[in-house]
Amino acid sequence: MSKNSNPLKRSTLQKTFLENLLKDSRQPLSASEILNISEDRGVPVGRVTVYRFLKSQLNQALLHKVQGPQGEVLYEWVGAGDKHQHHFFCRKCEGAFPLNGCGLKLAGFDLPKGFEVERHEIQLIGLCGECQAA
Amino acid sequence: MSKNSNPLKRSTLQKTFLENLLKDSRQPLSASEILNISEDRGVPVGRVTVYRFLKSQLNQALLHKVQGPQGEVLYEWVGAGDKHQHHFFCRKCEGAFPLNGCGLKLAGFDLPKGFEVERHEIQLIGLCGECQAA
DNA sequence: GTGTATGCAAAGCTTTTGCATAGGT
DNA sequence: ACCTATGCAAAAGCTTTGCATACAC
Repeated sequence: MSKNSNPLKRSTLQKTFLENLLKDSRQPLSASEILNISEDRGVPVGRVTVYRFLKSQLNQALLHKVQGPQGEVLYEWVGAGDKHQHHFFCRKCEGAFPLNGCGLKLAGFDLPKGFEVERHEIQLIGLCGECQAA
Repeated sequence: MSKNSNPLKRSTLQKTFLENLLKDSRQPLSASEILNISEDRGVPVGRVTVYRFLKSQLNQALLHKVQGPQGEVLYEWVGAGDKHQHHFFCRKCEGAFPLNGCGLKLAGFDLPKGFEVERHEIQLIGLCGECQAA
């Protein structure tokens, strides 16, 4: 399928940095944000390397693509564990806030016969505390 | 903000067609799909017009951007009514299936104080009945 | 007739690919 | 030394913008 879907075989500064960056971020990040942060921290990571890393991790399902409130593509670390995480997006300040818990009740859907749900995504959109108060 | 966020002032073949197309589709569509369908039906709609129409409707909140299972940007008509609709995406045949009902229970989230949810998106991903059986 | 909506061409982004080189093992 | 991972440059999408024309009113 893709040339870069294979597992990573060598440990490099770039991969280690990118993996930690995504793991430690409590927010999903866009490719450009990742690039900017890398530059800010003085880590030499090229645009291409970021995209290759993201694709490779996506193919191993260690990463999720999620959609921001304006439709931007964001990447979110999910790791090996099965715990999933959802986010609240503020439409005013455009912040993404991680949420604890999950409000999905599959029974609420009228799911056609034979359909099997493997995973799900939920995005809540509205106003965060600060923007609400302002 | 944008030059084309203003309401549509004149009724044209293109806008009427696009609006009906989206209203009648039970699936969210991508910009390219819209273009292809228009061409198939012999309706003269340019690429630019499609994008301008989508943007205009998005700004009036008559349309939603939603994310397909591979991260594609899809557009879904929501109309003036408040009824919302979620979808099941089959990861094998890549079909999008509209779902009845909504399994969201806000109480399941540990929502920070002062946060107000205005809308939400849910995507279920898995195998549809046919792909499951195959 | 007036002025909005359209379409083309071109620009702007984001993401991918080809190829040579650096660097991990 | 071998061969993967990186980075540049360029290509390939997708989406937006500038400008002249068509067409709804």
